[in-house]
Formats: sequence, structure tokens, C-alpha cells
Amino acid sequence: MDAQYRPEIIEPEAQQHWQERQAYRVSEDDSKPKYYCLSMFPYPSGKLHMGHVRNYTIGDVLARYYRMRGYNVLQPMGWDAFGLPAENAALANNVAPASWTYANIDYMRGQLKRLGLAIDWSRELATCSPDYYRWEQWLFTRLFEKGVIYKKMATVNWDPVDHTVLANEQVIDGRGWRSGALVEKRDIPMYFFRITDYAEELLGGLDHLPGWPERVKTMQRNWIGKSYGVEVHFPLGPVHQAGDPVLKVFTTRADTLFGVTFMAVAAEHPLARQAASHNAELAAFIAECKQGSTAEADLATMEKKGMDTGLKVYHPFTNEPLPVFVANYVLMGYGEGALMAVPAHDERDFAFARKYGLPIQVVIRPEEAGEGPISLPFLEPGILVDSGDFTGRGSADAQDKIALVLKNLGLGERRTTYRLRDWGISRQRYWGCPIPIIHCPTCGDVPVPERDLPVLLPEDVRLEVGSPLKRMPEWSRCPCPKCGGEAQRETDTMDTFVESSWYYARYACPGLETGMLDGRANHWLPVDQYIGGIEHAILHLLYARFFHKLMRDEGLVDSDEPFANLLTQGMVVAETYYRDLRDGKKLWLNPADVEVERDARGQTVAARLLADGQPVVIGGVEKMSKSKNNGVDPQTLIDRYGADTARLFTMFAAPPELSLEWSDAGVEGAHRFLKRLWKAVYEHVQTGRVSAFSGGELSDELKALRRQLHQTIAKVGDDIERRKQFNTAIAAIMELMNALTRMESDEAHARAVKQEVLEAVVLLLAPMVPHICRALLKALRPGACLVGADWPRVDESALARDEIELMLQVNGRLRGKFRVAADAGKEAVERAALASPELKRHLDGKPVRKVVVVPGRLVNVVAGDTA
RNA sequence: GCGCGGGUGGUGGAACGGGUAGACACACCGGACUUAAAAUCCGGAACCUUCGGGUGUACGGGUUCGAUUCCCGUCCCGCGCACCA
Repeated sequence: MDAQYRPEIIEPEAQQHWQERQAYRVSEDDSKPKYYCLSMFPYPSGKLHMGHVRNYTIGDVLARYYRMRGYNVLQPMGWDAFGLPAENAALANNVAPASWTYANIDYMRGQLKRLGLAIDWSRELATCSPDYYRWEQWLFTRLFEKGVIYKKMATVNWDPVDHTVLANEQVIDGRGWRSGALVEKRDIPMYFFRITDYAEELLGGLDHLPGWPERVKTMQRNWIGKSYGVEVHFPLGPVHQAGDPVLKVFTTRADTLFGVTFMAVAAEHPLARQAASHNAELAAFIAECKQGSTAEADLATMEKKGMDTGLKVYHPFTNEPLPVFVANYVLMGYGEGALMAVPAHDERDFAFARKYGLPIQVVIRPEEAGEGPISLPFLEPGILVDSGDFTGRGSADAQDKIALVLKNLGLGERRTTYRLRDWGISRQRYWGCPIPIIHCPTCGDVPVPERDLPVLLPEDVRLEVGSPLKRMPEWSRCPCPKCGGEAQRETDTMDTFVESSWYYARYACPGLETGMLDGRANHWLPVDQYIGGIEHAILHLLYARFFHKLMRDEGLVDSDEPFANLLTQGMVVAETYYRDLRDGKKLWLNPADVEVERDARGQTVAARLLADGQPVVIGGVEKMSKSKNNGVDPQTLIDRYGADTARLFTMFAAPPELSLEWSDAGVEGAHRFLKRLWKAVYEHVQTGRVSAFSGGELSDELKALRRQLHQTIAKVGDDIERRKQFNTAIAAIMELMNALTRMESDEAHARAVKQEVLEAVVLLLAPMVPHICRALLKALRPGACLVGADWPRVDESALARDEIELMLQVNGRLRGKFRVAADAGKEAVERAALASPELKRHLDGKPVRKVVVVPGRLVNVVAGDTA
């Protein structure tokens, strides 16, 4: 064994060994329990970033841990390879998106291998490969025929200069990112998945996912947004008969119906169009509403504007005429595209009524308020006032009664709605999976027959603004599969979320050429542990759950949910540094090029650029990003310290769910620990071979060390398996190593215990830092191999104690400590506490009123005059 | 704007079901070794203090024998918002 820790030698050696032995290749094996450990696959952006290192290390720790626990572990890897960045790179560098993507995949695969992940590479997939996307097209055609996919108009961001559709990301402050033109809303036909048909199941299913974080389930519940309410019809004429036209709205607050003072409709609403046809001012306002992006955050924060259409609708109960406004915050295709406004009891309506001088009618009062004034808007439920026959009823009761009366009048009924909208998957982009539809002038939209799949995406293209597919008639022109007449292929591609909605299942079926999935999918699914960023809490995770149910209903899988347990990791952040430039912009400097200065207490006081020694401004900690130039390249880290240091640092610096702050010094610390570990093993084996302790009478010191060892084994297992908190597991191992260092005896028993501790430490750390542990295990136990090694066992007898220390509190404040026998009863503990010398001092002559004994923890003596 | 999280020493964080606040590590300070430096090893430390103790987990309140932990309110930061992935 080398006296020095040399990661640059032992890491490639270990990786080569694992590769040659195909140590992590797995197949279905019913003799062992299966464990499918999956990390969200990367987008091949060019090179690995620290977020990837964190994500894949967490996955690898779990995969390796469960392997040591005797599970048949599947850990696959692949590439989410379609998407916008490839098109951007193509435009910027004049390369085809395909070759850019494949080159990135090759480079990043090498980086992943250098991390030493226990991955079964024989299952690797890339979503841009026809072998993959053909099955997505196949499923699309089946779902289209089933009616799960349908076509309708939808609103997109339109760049009027570049004549292209823009992604929300490409709209900056309401302008196109390249042209700078004010973005407009435009309606185009798109294909939609009927995810709303599954809303109820997607909602209910969350109750059967105990392995998901509560906050992710809450976010999904709110996103689906089930609400119970009433559809109310407002007649368009003062005299209404069944079948006459009405304005339909949905409300969750039917109890406020008598407080309606106006109506608001979307700019695209038929009533608005109708009114605008003979009102130029209104037409201009509607045109103005068409400006701006479609992103909900933009719509919600923009100034609320409206204009009276001059039209009136009539209150279903009072027949009172109500003005109809066009408002820019009401969205078509969102509910009915119209709402009833109750300014007294809704925040947005209140602001709007104030702005346009519309009446505010209070119809709900708090139960306890009496006659006094209330502050508006009053949003809580309460008691109805000024509400005709319903006055005096409570809100909930009134909602029921109002719905009933509306139903009898034929002017509405109870309805359950969802906030969730159908999933539009058409993208007017090139680098994506072609939508397998042929448009025939006679037959309409015809799905591409199975024998003609896949619809291949041409890869050898030149990119300009807009999709090249739309300029390739030789590609889009084709015969209609039904009538044989001349037809056109759909040139839109699918949302890349479609590919990432089923890759986890395809990993189970590598090489399958005759279908999307086979029986192997049911062997491995559901995924036992899914790991990825919290930013995917809603969209990706909801789409994947939905897709799983679609595949289930097609008979492709037999489970209901794809991911049994979910771990959402936090972001990787780093300090930012900049200098102000003359033009008012900032020059962002990479942390690797900056040196910080600290005062005598260790507080940062200044920072300087290494290159010129001149000061720079410290900009605060932010998510690693290109724009702030605060990304730290994991490759540099791995080259300098090795993969194990990179892995140990990312696992130790923060618990997985919190954000992780990059720290050069923290990396050094992790590296130092590995060097100390290496040295401890080296010095131990230098003094000759010894077997691990297996029994005999030990000194108190050695007993205590063994107790700590077995406590640590129990804690590390619990931290990894139940708590998924690796930082505390590593801290416990560090404490154990510190205790071992303090133990200096070298008599036979001591050396045997030392051997036991070191063997166990190496195995406990193996999931986190596998390369060094492989080398150290071989040194400690020649001939032993980490692949196939078992997780250490807890020796219960080593945990026993004779005496324990308890805390003594007086009135909730810590005043002393005392020792009692480990098996002392409550009364004995109380007696010991009352006899302790600290108590008398702190009682200060006051009588003891109460004694609280918390077994194994503390005794709290409550003293003082009875008040 | 709406939804969801978070806020603890100089720093990252620990405290697992309401029971010792600050484990472990980084940074800092001191010491040993060295001609010197680096590396390594050992030690110190939340803050204030009249050395009795007092104060401390963003801020203000509440529940409790006891609150970082539970409840209410406020402020700040982060994530998501349906075409970034």
C-alpha cells in the first residue's frame, strides 16, 4: 500500500476494474429484492455542472448503499437530448443541432464515468435517437385515435419582426430576445393531451405517495386546483326564456351573487368581439390587450386595465342590468373566459372597481362584527346581508341554496372545476420529435400508420430563424395514408416534456425493437427512488405521473404511479463578484479568479482579482449561472482532487434538500479528511495484520470506542436509508475517526478493535467515496473486494451502558448535570435530581411546585410561589 | 400577483416525535515541528459580564414546566407559474 493518498492513480484503476467486470450491469433477478434508483437525466448542454455532480452523487450513494444491503440495484443514465439550446447553439456557431448534441453527449458521458458512478451503461438512451422517439410517435398515434389527444386553438407569443413563435424564456420585458420587437399574442392550432380527464386521479394519487415530500404534493394539489363552485348564467336580455343566449361564468363564491356589480370578459370573448365590431375605441383596446407575453407571471403582475363594452347582462335573481367590461386580466380558454365581479369580496375586483368608479356592494359580513364597519374587501365567509331571500344565511349554506334555486331557474348549477389545463404539446421548432400527423385536404388529420414510423427528423440541416422543417417541402410533402392524395406532414414537433415523461420506463427495456415497453418494465417499475431538482416539482413530475397512467391504460405497465419515493435536491449556489463598467453594466468575475481577505475573526472584508490584485465588489450568493459567471467547473475540481473529494464535499456541505454553497475551503477540508483516513489505515496496516475484534473482555476505553462504532453504524444506515441526510452520516463517521485517533494503545485487543473500526468506516464510507474505500478495503483485508461487500452489522451487545447522564433544569433553565444508572426508574431519577447540589443553590429557598421527569433526557424542577 | 419552501455563531450546517442550542467541518486565533514557509499535529472560541450570572435560533406576539421545533402576524430570501430544461 502506498504511503500517500493518490486519487489520480486509485480512481482510474477502480473505474477500469468496474468497467471490465461490468460490475453494475444488472438484469431481472427474482432471487433478490429490486431497487430502481433513478436520477433525472441531464440535458446535454456541453459539460457537467455542479448540480449534476450533486444529483448523481446522491443517486449513486443510494444505489451503492442498497447494493451493499443485498438489493438488485438498477441505476441507468441517458440524455434529455431535444430542446431549444441546441437550436441556439446552432444559430450561434453554425453547427447542426444534431452534431452539437451528439458531441456534447460524448464529452459528458466521459465526465460522468470519471465520477465513478455505479451505472449500468448498457441501458443508455438519448431521446433524440429514432429508436427512442419512434415509440413516442407510436403512442401518440394510438392516443390520437383514442381521443386522448385532440387539436384546438391556443395562444402563443409571436414575434412580429422575426415571424416566429417565441418561448416564454425568449420574451424579455415583453420583447423578442433577438428582434427586440414588442411581442404579440397569436392563436394557432395545437395538439393537446387531455390531462384534465385524469385530474381527479392525479389528485387522489397524491394521497398514496407517502414517499414524496409533503411540499411537492401540496404544490401539485394546488396546481391541479380542484374547486367546488357554481356555474352561473347571466341572461343577455331582460326577458329570459330557456335557450336564450347567456353569459356563463364560474364562481367558487356563489354566496356573493348579490354583490355582483359588473362583469368582466377576456379580449377574445365573443361578446367583446361583437361589441368591438361597431366601437373603434373598444377594438383598439382589444388590440392592445393582444400585446405582451402569455406567461402567467407577466399577466398577473401587469396593470389591470379594462373598458366598458356598453353591453348589459341581467342578474339571474334581481334582473338588474350589469355592465360588461373587457379586462386584460381575464383569460380566454381559462374557465369560461368571463367572470362575475364582486368588488366587496374579491381583491382584484375591488382594485378594478376603485380604478373605474364602479359600485361596491357589501353582501357578506363577519358573524361577530355586529353593525360596525368592516374593512374591504372582506374575503372570509360570513353571514349574508342585502341578499334577498338568502339574507341571514351562512356562506356555505347560502351557496347550496343559491345553486339549487339557479338550477330550478335553468340559470346555472353546481360544478367542480380544476385549475389544471389540458397539456398543449405542439412546438413550432425543429429540434424535437416530429408530430406523426399528416394533413390531408380530404381526410383531415391522419395519424401516420405504424408501418411508416418513425417519422424521421432530418439531422443535416442549416438553422436560421424559425424551423427548417417548415422550409423543406421535400420532407413535408407526402401521400395521404388514407386516400393516397397529396398531403402535408405536420411540421411542429413535440414539447420535450413528452420525452422526459416516459424515459424511466424505457430504461427497463434496453434494445427492444418491437415495442415501446415489454414485461421487463413491470419488473423494475415503479422507480424506488427518484432524485432531481425541486424546480421540477410540478410540471415534469406531473406530466410523468400522467404519462404513466396513459401507458397503464394502454396495457404497457401495470402500476399506477411511476415514482414511489422522491428526493428533491436544492440548488448549487456560489458567491458572485463583479466590477462596475463605464457603461453602467457589470463585469462578472469567476470565483476561481478571485481571492478573499478576512479580518482576525474570519469575517470576509474584501476581495481582489488574482490577475491584477485590484479590489472587486462582492455581489452575494446566487445560483450558479452563466449570466453571473459564478459557475465552478466540476472538471477542474475532479482533475485537482479526484472524484471522491468532489463527491464527499457535495454530500457533506449541506443536506440534499437545501441549497449547497460552493466553497473552495470546504473542498480542501473534504480532501484533508480523505488524506487522514488514508494515513490512519496505512499506519495501522504497517504494524502488521490483525483480525477484527471478535470477543473478549475490554477496557472501559475500548468498550466506549466499540459502543461509538456500533452507534455510528446504526446512525449512518438510518441517515442514508430513512433520513436521506448524508451530511450528518459523514459527520458521525468523522467523529468516530477523531475518537479512534485519540485511542493510542497498541496492545492486542486495541489493535483488534482498531481493525474493526477501520473496516467498518471503510464500508460505511463506500457509498460516498467508493474509489478510496476500494483501495483501503484491499489494504485492510487482502483479497477483499468492494463489489459485493456487505453493509456492516450493528453488534447490539456493544451498545449497552451502565450509567447515563441527565440534565437538571430549574424552571426550564439548564442548571446542572447528574448521573444515574441506565435502568433507573422515574422515582430514582427524581430522587437523584432533588439530591443534586446545584438544585439547592438555584432553588434559592423557593418551594418545589412540580417535578417533570423526561426519561433518558432531563429533570425539570418547577419552583416558586404558587401563583 | 398567485402557489410552495427557507431564515440558527465569522461561514456551511447539527439539534430526528416539544426536552443539553451550535455536533461535524470551514475560516480565524494560539502553540508544536521547521533556518523559513507549506504541509502535518495539538489547543481555543456564540455574545455580554461586576465572573454570581445574563442574553441569544429574522422580527413581534401566543400556547407550554420547557419552543430553533407548534400557532398567529410582519419582514427578507429562494423555487415554480403551463413554450428553459
